[in-house]
Amino acid sequence: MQTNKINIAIVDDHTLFRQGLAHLLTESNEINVLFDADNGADMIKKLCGEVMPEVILMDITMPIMDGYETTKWLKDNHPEINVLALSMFEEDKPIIGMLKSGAGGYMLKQSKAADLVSAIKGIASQSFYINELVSGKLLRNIQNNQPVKNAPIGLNPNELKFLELCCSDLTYKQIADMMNLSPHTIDNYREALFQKFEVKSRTGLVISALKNELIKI
Amino acid sequence: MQTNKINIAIVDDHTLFRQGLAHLLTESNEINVLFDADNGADMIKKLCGEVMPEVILMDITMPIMDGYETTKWLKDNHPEINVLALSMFEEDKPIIGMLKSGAGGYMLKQSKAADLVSAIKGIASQSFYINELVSGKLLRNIQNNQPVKNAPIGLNPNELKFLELCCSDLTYKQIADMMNLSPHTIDNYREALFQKFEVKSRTGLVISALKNELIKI
DNA sequence: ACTCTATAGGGTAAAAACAGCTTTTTTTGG
DNA sequence: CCAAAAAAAGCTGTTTTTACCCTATAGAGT
Repeated sequence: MQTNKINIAIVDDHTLFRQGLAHLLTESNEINVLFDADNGADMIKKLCGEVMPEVILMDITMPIMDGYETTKWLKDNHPEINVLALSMFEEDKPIIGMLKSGAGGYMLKQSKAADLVSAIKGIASQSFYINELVSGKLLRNIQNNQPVKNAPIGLNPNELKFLELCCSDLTYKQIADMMNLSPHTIDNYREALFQKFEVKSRTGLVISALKNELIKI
Repeated sequence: MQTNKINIAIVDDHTLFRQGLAHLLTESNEINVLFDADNGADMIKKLCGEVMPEVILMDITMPIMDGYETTKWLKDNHPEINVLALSMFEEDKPIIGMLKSGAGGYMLKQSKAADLVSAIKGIASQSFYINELVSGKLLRNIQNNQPVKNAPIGLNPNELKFLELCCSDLTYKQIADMMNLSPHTIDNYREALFQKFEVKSRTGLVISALKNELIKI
């Protein structure tokens, strides 16, 4: 059968994963991978071709331009393109965050290839794909009606810098020196992030930030 | 050209990555993927076929049976099979550790597909594949002659359990309660792990353990 | 009997966590 | 343009947890 294939693109910073996925999906005969990109900025460069992808598979944590930002850019500049988020983790915040940024679905990288193909077909035809993972989060979000609790986490550049430096053996004093700020200011950042992530220790913060795909080690 | 293809197997717990890689390598026409497995135990089950892989691509951190253990098992039971370690991180300890366990090479998951194919061909013909990553570590290991410093890290079950519980918001007191041990014993574990990982803080320990692929979040 | 290891202990100094408040800078709306 | 408001940065504390000493005992194996 030779129906029209679905044109997609893949944005992920792990080359082997990205290219492997491209070949895997091409094999299905229903999907055509137009291009792949290393991060959001790379994707924008490659999006100038005459034929546009219908669906873009989007990693979240990436260097230079991450999944949240890239998805927002797509909604602003190419609202007809559907974004399917791909993540390693099933935390509330990145799921809600990617949906709010404009993604039409959210899949785990642990998924089976057949399920990913279904999701791509679903999102291409209906602009969204709601699996149990997403519907569960959405439902609980509505039931609990706790918009603050599951709000996606927004960090300013300094907080993000601090968070990255937290993933180390450095003391807060050393981090303060590196950021040319007073240890007291660093303590304010720490306090703010503890509240946003609902944690009580630096270790909890680091683990939570990793699971929420805000930083990478 | 229709020479004999190299038979390989892929052991990795991320389904999409594993299957994507399988298709990517099959495409090269020089490699035939016999099977793929979710972890070491799964691999052993699937290794009973009549035709054996010449090379096995091996992830390190996996549930049930990890890459170190699986590689050792292969060296004991099927020494003719070559293992190529695949990792996200280029830390000393997992590289030295996998080589000591019997791997013939070590590649980053960030590598390009062409380089991976070269490595597989190299390891199939010569039983090892030494790239700059590995040779650099080996050279420095010899030059510094610090066997202790770069020794692969071995943990007993209690230390590993403690390490996993460390990746959380729990205090050491709470961890002690959960493991039914005195806080002082927990402090001994902490001290031992700090030395093994050469760190000075719990956060440093957690990051180091993740980079050394001893735990997974 | 001796060594080795896992467990447990006491004590201390540093770092982290938490609270409440002031000053400076930036934003922004009249 | 100026002043109010908001945000960011900085300070003074206290309490809890962590990090790092050094010591002791019970059991396993030699």
